[in-house]
Amino acid sequence: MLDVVVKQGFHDAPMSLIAERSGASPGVIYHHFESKEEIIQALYERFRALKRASLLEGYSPEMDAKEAFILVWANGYHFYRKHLREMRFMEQYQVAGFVCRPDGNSLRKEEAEFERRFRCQSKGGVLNDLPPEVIQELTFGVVTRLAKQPRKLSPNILRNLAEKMWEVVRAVN
Amino acid sequence: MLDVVVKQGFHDAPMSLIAERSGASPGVIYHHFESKEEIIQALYERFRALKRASLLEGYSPEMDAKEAFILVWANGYHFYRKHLREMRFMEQYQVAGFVCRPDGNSLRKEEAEFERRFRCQSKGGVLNDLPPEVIQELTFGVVTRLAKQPRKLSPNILRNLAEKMWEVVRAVN
Amino acid sequence: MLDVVVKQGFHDAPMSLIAERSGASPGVIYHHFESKEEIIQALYERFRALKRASLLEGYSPEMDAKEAFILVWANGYHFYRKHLREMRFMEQYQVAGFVCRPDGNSLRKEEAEFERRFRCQSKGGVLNDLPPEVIQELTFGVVTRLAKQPRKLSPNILRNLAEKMWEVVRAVN
Amino acid sequence: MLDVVVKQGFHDAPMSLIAERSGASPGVIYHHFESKEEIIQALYERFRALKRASLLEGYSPEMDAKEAFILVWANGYHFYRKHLREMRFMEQYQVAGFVCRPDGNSLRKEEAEFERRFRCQSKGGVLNDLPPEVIQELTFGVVTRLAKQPRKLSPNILRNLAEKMWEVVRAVN
DNA sequence: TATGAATGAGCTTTCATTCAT
DNA sequence: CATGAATGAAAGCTCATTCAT
Repeated sequence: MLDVVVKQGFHDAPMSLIAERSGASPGVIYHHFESKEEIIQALYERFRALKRASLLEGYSPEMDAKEAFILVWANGYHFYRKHLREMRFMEQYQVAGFVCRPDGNSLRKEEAEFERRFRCQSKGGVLNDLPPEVIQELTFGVVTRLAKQPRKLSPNILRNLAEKMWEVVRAVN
Repeated sequence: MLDVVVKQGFHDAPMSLIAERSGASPGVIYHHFESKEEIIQALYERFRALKRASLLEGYSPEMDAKEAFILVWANGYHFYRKHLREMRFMEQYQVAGFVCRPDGNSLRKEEAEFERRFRCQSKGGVLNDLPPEVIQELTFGVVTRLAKQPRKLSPNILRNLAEKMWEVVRAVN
Repeated sequence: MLDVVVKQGFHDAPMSLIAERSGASPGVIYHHFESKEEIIQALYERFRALKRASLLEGYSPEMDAKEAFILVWANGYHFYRKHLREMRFMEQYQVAGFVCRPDGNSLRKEEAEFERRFRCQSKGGVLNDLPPEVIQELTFGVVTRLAKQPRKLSPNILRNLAEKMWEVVRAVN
Repeated sequence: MLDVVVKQGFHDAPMSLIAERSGASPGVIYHHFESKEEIIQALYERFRALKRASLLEGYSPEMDAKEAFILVWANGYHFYRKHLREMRFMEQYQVAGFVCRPDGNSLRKEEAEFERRFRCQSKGGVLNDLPPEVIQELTFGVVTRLAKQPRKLSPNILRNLAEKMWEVVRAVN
């Protein structure tokens, strides 16, 4: 039922169409969700969870910080390219002024460790002291936007960019 | 009539409300525009023109490339922060899958010169050979997103970032 | 299952709620009743039977006509006040234009006797010759409406009223 | 637009039907009323006003109390019989648990005078000290119910009944 | 028999657009 | 040109009823 909403356009996704494509009747849908908005919320949260699970694939705390950064960068890029439709949906969700309620699920151990490590220097992390939202933009923000472009970037360019951005955000010794 | 659509949410912006806030009657609006979509298009194009006019403010071909880059970067940042509502609108426009028809208006001389100068090296410009959409993302893309953040960045940080991104995109001799 | 429909509002009494409150599943309900309307009918008839049984409590053919009238009047008042929810339901039933099918159950002996006695004079009864529906209104109708009022009437007033109404409907020798 | 809702059954009066019968489109109706409930409210209030205006027709303070009572009684009877459909509607309205908001319109002089006169004795009126809701029931209540009966009552019977009920509610010198 | 998810026609309401004035 | 009431297709949602388990 997730992919269903994704296939359509969110606005201009009448419930009747959603129902039809999902092979369900309008009635059942309201048996499972309170309202159209709830479907959207559920969809959003499900995808957010999937994303979180994917970004750290292959990461281990033993890795060198730079290599870890590049790995997650590449993970992000490939994840987004594999889920373009879902991304489109996420964007609409955020842009349309939905209140993204905070991610309730507690972080898994590994994630928590990663978070702690990739903080700014003054909080004991490996990044420099740019405001966190700027860091966020320069890393995930950039990767996200690049992934949306029609042309797929070669591994070379991708790694190259990752290294450059690493230089921008890493702590200066 | 521009600001009108901007104030609302685009979807969830019924024509009746648009009419009311613009002080016009639904009738007149349809004298000037064929449809709701046309209003949106007009709005979009008007803002795009405004943006283009603003970005190059203070630029002259005599400037050093790096300083020119930093100037335009800062111009962008401040322009976007001054027009947050309009930005919100632009985002919705793009995200909602509108076909942004190419900017018909011919470039002014100054703009054309700028375009020519800030190309990749292999086409005679001052930038390196990353794919153009990547360059675009690393410059205007990043600035746009930073401008959206609630916290205003200090001139220091802004210049600092500009310099770093300049290193990322400039031609390596 | 009776009280269930009564508790709700009849309209705005979705079957799903009825099922839930009655502790049954929608499925079983349709094992016992053909349709929602049938439940309502059943409910109506059950209450009508209960009412008939209650009105004549304490009555015996030996009683003086006036005393009998007063007894039944008081019986009615107290019965209705004890079953306000059900009354609300009955009202809705009648007002909503349901066809109250005639009471199939044959009258018990006692009831038949009462009916025969409390007829208009010209048919051998103790009442005057006002049209029967008028008599009905002036007796049960009035009592019913009085019982619906929030304030409970004192036995004194009640008896007083009964006596007055008796004067209105009794045969004038 | 009033009669329209009246013609249907209130529940089981889909807006689509209301619209069709009123010769309007569903759209316009919502141009004039906020919701279906508001239509019902408006209808209710309009009819209530009409009723109030009719009951006192022909009444003047100079009349003898008894004759006034009989006049109003007959007025009520005839008014109700002329507006059976509307009555059906009013009944449904009250029975369905709508909150009848108090009649905002200030009373006309004549009405106020009537109200003052037809009070219980202890408040300076011409009626006895039965609880007001009981009086109400014995007068308007009874008349209303009688008017609903299929058979029309002759002026004779009507006047006769009025006189009898007058005896029931009038102050005992 | 009992369950409760599934059905789908139909409800109230919205809103882009039109058109008589 | 301007108005704003009118239109009506379509949206989101409900609920009496069915049916696989």
